[in-house]
Amino acid sequence: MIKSNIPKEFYLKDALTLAKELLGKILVRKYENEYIAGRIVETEAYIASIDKASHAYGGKRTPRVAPLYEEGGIAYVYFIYGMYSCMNVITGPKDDAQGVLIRALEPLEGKELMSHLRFNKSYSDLKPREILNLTSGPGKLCKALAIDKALTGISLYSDELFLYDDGFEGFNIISKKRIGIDYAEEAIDFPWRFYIEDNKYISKK
DNA sequence: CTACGGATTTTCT
DNA sequence: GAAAATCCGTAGT
Repeated sequence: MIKSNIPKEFYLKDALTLAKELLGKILVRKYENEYIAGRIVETEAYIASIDKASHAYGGKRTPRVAPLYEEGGIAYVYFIYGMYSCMNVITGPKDDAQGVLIRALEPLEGKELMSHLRFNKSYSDLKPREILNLTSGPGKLCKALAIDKALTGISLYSDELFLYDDGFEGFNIISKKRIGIDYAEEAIDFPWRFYIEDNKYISKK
């Protein structure tokens, strides 16, 4: 039985700070009484007050985006492109819509279960390409960890989904433009995507 | 290896 | 009715 060792204050900072500080932390999912875990290696920050790429830009409030307005420390999970789910870690104070999209993980535990959830076959039958594709994207990692919109709004101190800090450090952080936000005008150019240099599981260099 | 287009359905207008 | 914080297979280099 493990649980989160991250203090609540961690989540009350702004999303740009959290996007960097979340790198290296471990995302843990308990599913059907088994643990699936991966190290966060790529993130993107979204800050509604100044960011046309945010789902809550302009103060937009719809049922889907409601979790964005909550106090930091919960998950925001949405369904996109008719097929995929993506997960944010919500940050900052209540009514200030900020979040960090988890874009890629390095698989650590529960690889067999991940493999079945992603490709419906055993980890030992995966091709090298498939191993790298297990969690190297926001939609991929949600499928590998059985995360969907049923979990939106869930506490990151819950049994089912939480973060853990194992002290991993000493990596370089690269920042780049975010991906898939061609509609966001000047925000397209914000360097708000962060990843661990040279990690094999990032979605894109 | 890169480039491109199609898939598929929720969500909000 | 249109768009979407993506992914994958196929074709070409």
